[in-house]
Amino acid sequence: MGRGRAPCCAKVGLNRGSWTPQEDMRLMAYIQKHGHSNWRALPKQAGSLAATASWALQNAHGELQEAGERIAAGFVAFADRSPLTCCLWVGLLRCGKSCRLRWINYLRPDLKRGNFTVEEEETIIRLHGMLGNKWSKIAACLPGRTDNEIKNVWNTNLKKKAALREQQKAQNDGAASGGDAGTPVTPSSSASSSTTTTNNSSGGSDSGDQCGTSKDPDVVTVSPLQLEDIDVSEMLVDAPAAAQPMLSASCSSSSLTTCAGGAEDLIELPVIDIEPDIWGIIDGEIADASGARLGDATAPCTGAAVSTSEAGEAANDWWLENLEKELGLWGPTEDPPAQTDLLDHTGLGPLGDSERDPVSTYFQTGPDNAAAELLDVELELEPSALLL
DNA sequence: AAGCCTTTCAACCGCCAACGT
DNA sequence: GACGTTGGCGGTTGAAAGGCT
Repeated sequence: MGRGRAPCCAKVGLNRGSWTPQEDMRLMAYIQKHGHSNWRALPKQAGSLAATASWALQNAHGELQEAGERIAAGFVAFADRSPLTCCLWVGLLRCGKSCRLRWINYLRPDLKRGNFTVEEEETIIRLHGMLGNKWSKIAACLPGRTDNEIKNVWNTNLKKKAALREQQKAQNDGAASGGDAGTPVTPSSSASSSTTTTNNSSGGSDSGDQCGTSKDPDVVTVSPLQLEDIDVSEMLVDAPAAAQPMLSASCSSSSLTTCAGGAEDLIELPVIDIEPDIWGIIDGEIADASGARLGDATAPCTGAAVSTSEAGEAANDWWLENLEKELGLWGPTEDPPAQTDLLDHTGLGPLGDSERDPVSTYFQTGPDNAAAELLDVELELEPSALLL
């Protein structure tokens, strides 16, 4: 079976590394508007977005033009190479894989934030004993937690905790059986014995072995210590129905696209009203850097420049409007009072710095609260808006 | 205060299987 | 059936944060 590999982002000149709040905002806005059901469909919108890049090339100067050139180059790559896995959204030069990961691991509104509870940790330890490094399956049992998060917490905390537990178990067993259960277990020496006897629970070097054993879903060595009331065989069946008992609360990252009946899977998102100013803010670096030059540029809609600052604002507005149209987000902002209310609702006041930007607000408030507070304004989802 | 070490975790890499043509 | 594309997954990495000396 062919397994073509998606080209590396770097090969197409896409962004890598940490996501900026601006990028988060764009991704959230996009998904809010269009959903995340089909990552592969996103590149198909390149044709529409290309218009903006074209405009940027023709009308912008300086850094803005550079951004346009980068975007345009991306579209050229698209045109020449067939649909890749790239999501070349305006100003969001990330590959689809990166977007998906960011969304699943960080931006999803149903994610829990904060430390793991004791119950969650116990669940992870128990499930890891049964399933090994099947992080996505473990995550399916912990609503609001991602496989990546669980993997991290296991490697940093729980692995040690589980190892310690194994030691204690071994000690207890040794004492109960008259002390002949292997070598006398001391806290310092038990680590090796525990890792060798329980290949699927918590050994420091278990990841490789785990991976090897878990390759075969039919072979699951369950540690007696952790054999409890969960039916592992059900969890090892990929059929969503089998996992339903464990997944009743919500979809995990791994099941995000397969659960809840499919139906395009437009999960409930906090409706965040994207006002033009926000785009201005998130484009701050570009606007700041090129605003003056934009004033000199004759943006199509602005006509004659009045003053440098005013013309710069007008040109920037035009640019932002164009951007939003391309993203399907644009609509005449006829209700600024509602948006003001929105901000007042959250007690944030005017947006202006990173602590008050929508992304920060989103997480400070918490997904659920944010959803409740931000749901005042309905944003229509119009698939037809994809093609402008 | 400065430098070093450790911990944490977001992001990337590469493989695999499912899917589409 | 062959092949390319895509999404998902687990392992790994490296930057940032925090702690220690």
